[in-house]
Amino acid sequence: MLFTDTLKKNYEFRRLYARGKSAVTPFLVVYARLARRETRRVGFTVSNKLGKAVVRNRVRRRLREIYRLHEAEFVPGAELVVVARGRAVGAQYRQLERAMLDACKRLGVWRPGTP
RNA sequence: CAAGCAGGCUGAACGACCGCGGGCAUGAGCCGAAAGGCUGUGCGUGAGGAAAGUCCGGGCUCCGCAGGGCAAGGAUAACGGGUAACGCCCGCCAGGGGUGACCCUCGGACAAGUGCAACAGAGAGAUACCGCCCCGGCGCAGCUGCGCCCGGGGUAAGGGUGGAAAGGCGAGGUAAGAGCUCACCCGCCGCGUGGAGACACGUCGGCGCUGUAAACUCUAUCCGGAGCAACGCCGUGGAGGAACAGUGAGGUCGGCCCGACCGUUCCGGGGAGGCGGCUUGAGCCUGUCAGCAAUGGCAGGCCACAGACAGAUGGUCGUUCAGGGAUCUUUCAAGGUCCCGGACAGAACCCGGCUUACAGGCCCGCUUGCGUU
RNA sequence: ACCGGGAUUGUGUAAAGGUAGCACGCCGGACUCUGACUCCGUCUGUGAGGGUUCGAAUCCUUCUCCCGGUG
Repeated sequence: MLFTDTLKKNYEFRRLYARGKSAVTPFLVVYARLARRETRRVGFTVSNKLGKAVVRNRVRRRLREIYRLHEAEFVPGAELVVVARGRAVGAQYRQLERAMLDACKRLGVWRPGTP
């Protein structure tokens, strides 16, 4: 993913939970903040309460694919953490996409149509 | 043809666009003194039969340990073989089930000792409640019989209880009975024959012993502990130690002055982090030999058979192939159209098993029944 | 990765292999003009499958779910 790093360390996640703003939908929660840097950073969390390994992997792959297809429309310097909720397991791809973009728009990190 | 039994294999295919991890190459670009790194490009590659549960057994690494024995704790349990090893696998024995193919069984010892066996029942490792029989006493009738809220003794045949009542059944025997005796049968011990063995068969002899060890226990065999977050290497800062230097120089902040702050180098342990461990192995394929088989020997070939570390196979679709439903044509078979729609499930150090989950499809062998020749 | 604990009626909990109780609650009845309190009575259960045993909540085994610990 061009101009994007993944969040890896646990303290990076905890910093967003503590300092970032959040937006909630029935399918997922997005935490976000803006950093003074050119690259965007993103992390995905799928708890083991959501299901078995196959189910969790599928949810995470779809969330990552949604981000990848809309990557250029995100604000540079954004840091995101996307946390899947229980309803995301049986959701359609289009439902997840709409939920994630809507949450990011409310947080001001997504500007549609301005790559 | 129908019903069934057992074993093995497989785990939808092809394509379009956009993406991901690892490897190799690179006379491409950028960074770097270099080693190399990042990006790009090209080639090839990338989940399973259970990858799962983590229930056993190993490899590997570190810790402990002279060698041996005993105790504690844990595990296993007919017999023979296979294996690196196993609690696994194969064969076989015994018992049980099925017409049969075949299937099931935590299958040592209660005849070493201890414990437990509720309720019911007279009595649960022995017992005398009813009953039966004998003797005595009393009463009635009369030379023997009948009766008793009577006493003493014998008995385990009959009654009923129980999961289980002390071998079974028949005959003899007896006052009534009893393996008390005998024939047949059953079980255990011993002996003989066969077998590698568990065992099987025979019976001359002895004995008749309840069940329970997934109760304590006994017998035989095995087991040091921990786990790749093991372990090894590198290791900014901070803290510690040593050596050296000492009021001027140097460094940081700052456009500059003023001003403010700061000793330098080395050492060992090592938190964060990084790298290795990491994928070639009790390996896979083919043939052949030994064996009923599990499996093993030999010969040839192969490296295609993942190596991530917030963790790579996805997203959006199309066509076909299975499958299901509705409807139409039709006597049925079969065909057309539309819709739905793809089992269980995702490697995390690696192997051998076990257990559990699973839509379907295919192959081989066998049994029983029916029909035809 | 390694390792514990647990599951009993709607809830909380007992039960040495031998009839599964107790408290609260629910429901019904009594008391009351009605309700509350009180009293009486009833219903409801061993997480699932298999095994050992004459007999299993208890013993053995395979699963399911929940809670927790260490690094």
